[in-house]
Amino acid sequence: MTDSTRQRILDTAEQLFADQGFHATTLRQITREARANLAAVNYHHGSKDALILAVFQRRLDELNSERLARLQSVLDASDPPDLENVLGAFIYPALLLSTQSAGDGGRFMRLLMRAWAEHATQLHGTIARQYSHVMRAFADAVSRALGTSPDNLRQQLDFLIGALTYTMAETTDGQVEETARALIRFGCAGLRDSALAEVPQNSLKENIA
Amino acid sequence: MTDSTRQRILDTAEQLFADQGFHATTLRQITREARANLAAVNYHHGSKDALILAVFQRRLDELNSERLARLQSVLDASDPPDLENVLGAFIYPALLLSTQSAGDGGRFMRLLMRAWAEHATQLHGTIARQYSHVMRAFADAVSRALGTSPDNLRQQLDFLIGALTYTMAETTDGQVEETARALIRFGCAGLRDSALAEVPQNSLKENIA
DNA sequence: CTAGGATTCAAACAGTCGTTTGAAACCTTT
DNA sequence: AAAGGTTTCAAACGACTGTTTGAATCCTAG
Repeated sequence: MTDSTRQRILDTAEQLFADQGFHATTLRQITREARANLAAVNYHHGSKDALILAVFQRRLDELNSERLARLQSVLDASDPPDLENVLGAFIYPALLLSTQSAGDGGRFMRLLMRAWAEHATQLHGTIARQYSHVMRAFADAVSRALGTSPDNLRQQLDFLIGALTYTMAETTDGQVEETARALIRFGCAGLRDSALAEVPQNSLKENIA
Repeated sequence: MTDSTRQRILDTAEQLFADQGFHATTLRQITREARANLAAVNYHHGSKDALILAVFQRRLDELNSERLARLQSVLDASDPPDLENVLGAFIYPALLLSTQSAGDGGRFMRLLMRAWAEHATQLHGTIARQYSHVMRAFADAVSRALGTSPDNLRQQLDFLIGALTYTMAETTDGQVEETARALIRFGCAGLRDSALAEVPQNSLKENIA
């Protein structure tokens, strides 16, 4: 492994970004804590912005592929897929990602919130592109579980994402398991009830045109 | 009005903070756009950090008092308060706050997310202190609407806050009204269903001890 | 009208930032 | 062992940051 410093930089950068924010975190701070030279970041990653992107790429790839794998096995289990399991496939990987990185629980979730809040053009675009995939797959799965059209579903899924991100950001200990169960229950009820609110006047809008 | 510049600084600072973040926004940028001298920020607000706090204080006071006022009238309307109305009292002021500041819709919500993500000790503490008030009042109201204990309710309310903040942050146009209605419906269903999940083994934990 | 506090202003302060550079050190391959 | 590419290192670069200062200006109260 030639790039042990490359990895070390990535790890400590993720930690510091989550704890202090992107702008507040210094390259000098990162390299000092990673026992690397100041120039190492520019040498291995090109620039600070590229480093930020790299930190996200690594975790989002991991998170989303895990989500899609779980979703697939849920879809294989039963043809009208079980709604609780679909939401579990979405929520659990996020929770596991938060806990497996040792120490602070909601670190990566805080990082996600940060990235989303920073609204940096490049970063936001990258994340959205990585997510559109997954979101469409889950929207389809949820709509089939509910027996409704996937059209007005993205909004409810956004509710779920917001709730997930927000609560995970400050879930510290082993209480994450319980939080996930509560969130799944909460989200399933919301989705099922919202599905009943369809049909009224939407028929002339999308079902025909 | 002696402090027209003080107000102008507050306004443009809020806008720039929301669009670019706290660290990324320069005092020179703020003062230039507010047609004020660079030293005006330090003169009127003391420091950049104090300015950030002032920006939040102003909006949070507005938001929370509006929420509590609406909650009171909901509580006056019927003794077991209506759950939909309770949630509406929580959600609508946030949405109105987002739209009334001209132009960009979710500006202040983005600001809130930012502040929350920045996790700055002082800022986070101030916001939490401002909210604990309101959260307790709404937790009580919701628990009475549901007929359950307010103990394990904070978690579900956090779900709601997360969903509200996340979706409002990118709700741009007049679609906020519809979003609010969908969110209320979503949240009510989640809360009602979660209320059914209580009672099992909690009796020996809090009800007696 | 004028004294005196409040406000604005241009200029400079010390400090930190991300990035670049060119030489040293390391490691593999011939 | 020598060559050549990869990685580390100390040092410096220019640019930008928040804050301070002291004089100029404004505004109001006596």
